[in-house]
Amino acid sequence: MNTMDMAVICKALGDSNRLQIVQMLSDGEKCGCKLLEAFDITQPTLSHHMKILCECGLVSDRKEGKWHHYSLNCGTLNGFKSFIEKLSCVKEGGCSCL
Amino acid sequence: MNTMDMAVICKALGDSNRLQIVQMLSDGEKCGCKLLEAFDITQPTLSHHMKILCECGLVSDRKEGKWHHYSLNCGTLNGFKSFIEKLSCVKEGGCSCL
DNA sequence: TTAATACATTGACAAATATCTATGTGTGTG
DNA sequence: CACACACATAGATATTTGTCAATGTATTAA
Repeated sequence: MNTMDMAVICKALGDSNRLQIVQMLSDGEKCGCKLLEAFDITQPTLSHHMKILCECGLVSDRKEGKWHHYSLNCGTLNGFKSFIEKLSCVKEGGCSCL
Repeated sequence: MNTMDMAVICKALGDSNRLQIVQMLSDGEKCGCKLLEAFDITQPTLSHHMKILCECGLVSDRKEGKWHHYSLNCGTLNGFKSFIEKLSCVKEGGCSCL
């Protein structure tokens, strides 16, 4: 996963509804209808958000009968965590501007 | 910092130019003109991106003469890291859909 | 088969965004 | 003072985005 992939993930998380969805999934797998109950948006809008979260690889979709069970994708999430963890604020490089 | 603040940070990182800027700052403080050299964008566009990064708290601006020295803000970065780190993909909650 | 539920797709639209050109504001230098 | 450099602001524009209403598809239940 390169920087571009990470930017796509960040963009996916850059909407408060989607970030809250991810937080809910962090607490365990949820189906779409349960997610829908938690937000003041219409079903097509939720579907749109889930598509974005799935397409960036952060969320997985397990279909079972009528229901779609959504959960966080460990591979992508761990890759993203690792990327963020590597960001550092301690180096004092000192830019030689001129 | 609440979920809304985190979404604003994610949105700021959701542009590949800005994410690359943050990666450069992770390597140490940089001035605007050095950053500008590294990207194929105009100076006003860089200024726009730096404003977004500063406004979400992720980047600090230290002015020194003509130059603006940009660096990652430890408080915000660590808060963000902590938030991302808490996301979990292991819980198998099992949604009781109906 | 008919109806209900869960979710996706389409099309529309207002708002936000990334980018540019042109111009303004400080700051240092000759 | 005049000029160059570093950066910000203003205005314009094409693109992207979040949202909705309407409709389609698949699955289960009656």
